Formats: sequence, structure tokens, C-alpha cells
Amino acid sequence: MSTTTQAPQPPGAPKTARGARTRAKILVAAEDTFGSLGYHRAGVTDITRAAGVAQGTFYTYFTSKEEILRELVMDLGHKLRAHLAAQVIGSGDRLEAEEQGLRAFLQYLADHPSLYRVLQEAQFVDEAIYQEYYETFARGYTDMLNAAARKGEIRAGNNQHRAWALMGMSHFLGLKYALWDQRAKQGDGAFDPIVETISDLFHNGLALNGRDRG
Amino acid sequence: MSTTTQAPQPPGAPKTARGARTRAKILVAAEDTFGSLGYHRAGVTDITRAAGVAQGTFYTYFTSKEEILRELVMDLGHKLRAHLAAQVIGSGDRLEAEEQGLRAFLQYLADHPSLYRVLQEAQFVDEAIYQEYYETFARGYTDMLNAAARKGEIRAGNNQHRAWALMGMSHFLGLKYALWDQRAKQGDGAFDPIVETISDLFHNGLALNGRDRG
DNA sequence: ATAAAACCTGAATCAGTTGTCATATTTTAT
DNA sequence: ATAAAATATGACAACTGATTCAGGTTTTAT
Repeated sequence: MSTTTQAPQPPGAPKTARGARTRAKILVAAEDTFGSLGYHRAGVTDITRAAGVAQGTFYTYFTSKEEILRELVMDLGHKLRAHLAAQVIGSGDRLEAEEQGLRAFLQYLADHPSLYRVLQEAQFVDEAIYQEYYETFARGYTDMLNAAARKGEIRAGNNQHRAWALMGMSHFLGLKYALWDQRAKQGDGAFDPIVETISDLFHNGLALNGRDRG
Repeated sequence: MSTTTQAPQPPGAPKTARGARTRAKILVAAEDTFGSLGYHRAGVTDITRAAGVAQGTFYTYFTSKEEILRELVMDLGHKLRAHLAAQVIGSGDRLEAEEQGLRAFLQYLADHPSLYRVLQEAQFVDEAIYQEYYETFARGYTDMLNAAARKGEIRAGNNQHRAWALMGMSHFLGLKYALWDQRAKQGDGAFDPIVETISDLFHNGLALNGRDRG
């Protein structure tokens, strides 16, 4: 048999350049629409209108509104991780990478506010995908911290706990300063004071005297 | 005129013991129902069924499904703050209070998982109330850190940034360890290792050598 | 005891949604 | 050039779920 085994395309995959274009348009429109209206307020109608196609076309490529959200979440996650990874290369050590990473994250959020909304709302539509998103992130983060600890760049400690704590810090700082506080999102060094505060925490802790205790 | 000026009751306020009871039943039922089904999946029907009253009764006390969510958010916020405040009195200094507070928060979340879901979902129903919740929290937190800095209990630094960072840490640690990781939620010291990790961060930072830099 | 106020009921209304389908158009392969 | 496959259309079926309302029941005040 001529076994030119094609990678089994998912059901709604386009088989034409035009189809691929349309699918992509819908995806972008969904990101915008979910981002501004929110998942529940956004109807499929709103998405297709924004994409400039008919309602029915949506169902040529996606089986449901929920499915497109899932795809969006994975998409945005990949993009963010790629962006952060790119911004962090060239850091001398882990602590420097943390600073760069935080800065890059805040900037990315300010530039792509939809990411946040889509992701956070996904939590209540399909909790599994939300968990997976953060567990994946945390796994990578933990590994990096473990490597840094081996290299003697950071103190020994439970790096899984730390990874979740650091993700939480970034998340809330982003929420407050990149999304809610509009002023000063412009300008390249807009987030420097925040990064500086966190850097100080990493280098010196919060206690007045950096000594150990019980 | 006999000016016995009553505090102007909100529209749907009950005027009878029975009414107050019913209203309370609905509120509790709403917390449970939103908590387990989520805001959107939970119908008013589900709430009233859980409360053991007819649909129509709901609208005797609340003007909309959205309104009861708002009330719930404020309610839960008050309860949580009261709980944390109570658990933290008797701490020697701010750092000890942070540890106690984190432990108490994690335990509270494990015991009242609805809090989290209701609050996070409120974000997409009425963003203003969500912001207000955290801004209120942050304000109090910042004040406490400022006071601690004056007393020399913690390093000088931007305490607003720190407040948001600390809230984020708690939030994510709670998400992961109090809500998602089921194992070991029992037992009094279940969260001790986590608190220990964060305590170490506060006392010694993340860097290997607690020296200052640039 | 009785009228008034408060409270409760649940069927009906009403606005909006997702997802389907028969049909029309465009692209691809021969 | 032409048939087959892929893509696009938009009206519509089927359903969901919030809110209303006219009328019954319980509580309160006199």
C-alpha cells in the first residue's frame, strides 16, 4: 500500500490557503472580542462580525465557542512563553533573569491585555486548561530555579513553592500596574521601579537584617 | 414633625424576621451554588431551589443575579479580612504576622473554596467591585508595611509594590496548594512547608549572599 | 378580630444564544 | 474547461435562563 501517512488533521482543519486565512481571521477576531467583551458577553455573532464572515463559517473551523477559547489559551500561552524566553536570554544569572522576565511580562501584558482576560476567564469555562497552563509554566519555572540553585546562584529551598509564589507576584503586579493603572504605561522604563522593588526583595529579603533565624 | 429619621433601608430589605431569614437563606444558597456551579452555570432557579423558596422570592430581596454576586463579594471580603485580622493579633512583628497571615489565608481558602470562585468570577461580571476588593485590601496592607518600616521591622522600600506582590504570592499559593492539591489539606501543619519557604524569602531573600548591589 | 403590610408562589413572558442546514460561490485537480 | 471538493452564507430551529406578575398566604399592628 502507498502508506504516505498524513498527520491526521483535526476535524475542522482548513485544506486550502483561503480556508487557513479565514480560520486565522476568526481566531484573531475571537481574541479581540473575548478580550473586550469577555467570553460570556461575546456571542459567536460578535466574533464572526469582527472577522467579516457569516455566522455559519465559524462552525466550519470550530465545533463550539468553548473550543475556540481553548485554542486561544494554548496559543497565547505559547506566544507569551516564547516572548519571555527571548527577552531573558543573555541574563548573567537567575536573579538577573528574574528581573528581565518580570519587566518583559509587565510590558507584554500592557501591550496585550486580551491575554489576561482570555486566560482568566478560561478558568471558569474549562478549569482543566487553566490548570494545565499554569502547571506547565510552573514546571519550567521550578526547573530553572533548581538549576540556578545547583549553580549556586540562589539559596537552597523549595523551588516549587517559590515558582508559584513568583508567578503570583508577577500576576498581581501585572494586574495592578500593567492593566489597571493606565498612566505611565508608555515609556520604556515605566516598570523599572516595580522591578527594582522586587529585585531588592530577592537580594535582601524583607527583614531589616538579612540574618537567619530559627 | 416627628422626625424619627430611619436609616434609609435599601429597596429590597426585609422588614420582618421571616423576611430576614429568607433573605439569608438565599444568600447562603447563592454562595454554595455559585461556588460549585459557577456564576454563569448557576441559574436563579438553582439558587432558589437550594434555598427552598420559589423563583419569584429571589426578586423580593435582590434586583438581579448580578446584585447578589456583588453582595456576596463584599460579604466574603469582610469575613476574610476579619478572620485574618483575628489570626494575626499577637504576632511579635510584621514578619511574624506575614507568616501567620499566609498560613491563615491558606487554611481559610481550603475551608471556604467558594470564596475564591465567587471572587474571581465577579471580576468578569462587575470588574469595578473586583478592583475595589483588592484595592481595599492593598491599601490596608500597604499601611501595615509602612508602619512596620517606621518601626524598623522591615527594610525601607516601596510598600505599595510590595503589598501587591505579597497578595499575588498568597493568591497563587492558595490556588495551587489550598484548592488544587487535595492531599494533605487535613492536618494542622499542612501548610507549614510553604510558610517556611516564604519566611526564608522574607528573611534572607533569594540570592545566595544577602548583600546589596547596584 | 380584622385590616394592612409583608411575604411567597410558580407559570408565563421575553430576550437572547448556540449550533444547523440547504444552498451558493470559489478553488483545485484533471 | 469542467467536475469535484472545499468554503461561505444567513435564515432559522431549538433552547436557555432571567425577570415579571397576578394572586394566595402569613405576619404585624390596632
